[in-house]
Amino acid sequence: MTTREKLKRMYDLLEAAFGPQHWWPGETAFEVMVGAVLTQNTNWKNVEKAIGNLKSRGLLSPEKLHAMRVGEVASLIRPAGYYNVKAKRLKNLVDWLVDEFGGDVERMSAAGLAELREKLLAVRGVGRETGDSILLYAARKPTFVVDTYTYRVLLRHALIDESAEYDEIKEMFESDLPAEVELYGEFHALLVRVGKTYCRKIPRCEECPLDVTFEDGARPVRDI
DNA sequence: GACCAGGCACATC
DNA sequence: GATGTGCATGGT
Repeated sequence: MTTREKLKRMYDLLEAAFGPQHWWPGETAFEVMVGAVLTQNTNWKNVEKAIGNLKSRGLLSPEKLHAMRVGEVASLIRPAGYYNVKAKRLKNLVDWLVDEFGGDVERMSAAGLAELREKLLAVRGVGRETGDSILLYAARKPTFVVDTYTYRVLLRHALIDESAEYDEIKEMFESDLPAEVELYGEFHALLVRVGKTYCRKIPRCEECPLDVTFEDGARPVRDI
């Protein structure tokens, strides 16, 4: 089986097992951007609480956040953890959005993928995963998102080795799949879903819908 | 009480 | 370029 065939098979099995994931959770593209920063190394449930704090006070907008002090933001996003760091990162992102695009996510999304990615990654606090999440799920650009779950699932199925890096993994998906926003978004969401549930400990891994996918694929030899 | 969760920047070598 | 460290809450 080629890598391309394995990825296709993986997608088909995940889709059959779990169905549409309706990602990214969030009512607006701006909320997606905020969530992308707040979920860094953090459980999504905690992020929901933090976003809820902003939303219930009517502060979940570029204009409102732009006008707030970092300290105020920090106190509201506490449940998301790393709140001092994330308050700065969120402000950096919002200030950038206001400066570059007048706080208009639609205008931001009109920019070209390569150019926009470069600009996003220049914002302090926006790394590759956060940037790609914003590009894919907020700006609707066909760019693949790699996260710890992606890494784990691929490692489990011997599509990468332990030393594989972000860009290498991203490139693997993008060179083997058609550049479609819906496909990329759904695939990534499904990888998170399966990774969360089955991919951590060997006993669960063996119940995974992907476990029998590849005749030449590695069975797990240890916990990740 | 330990471990984990949809990273990132920065220091140091 | 590779490796180590700080950041923090809330659920299991």
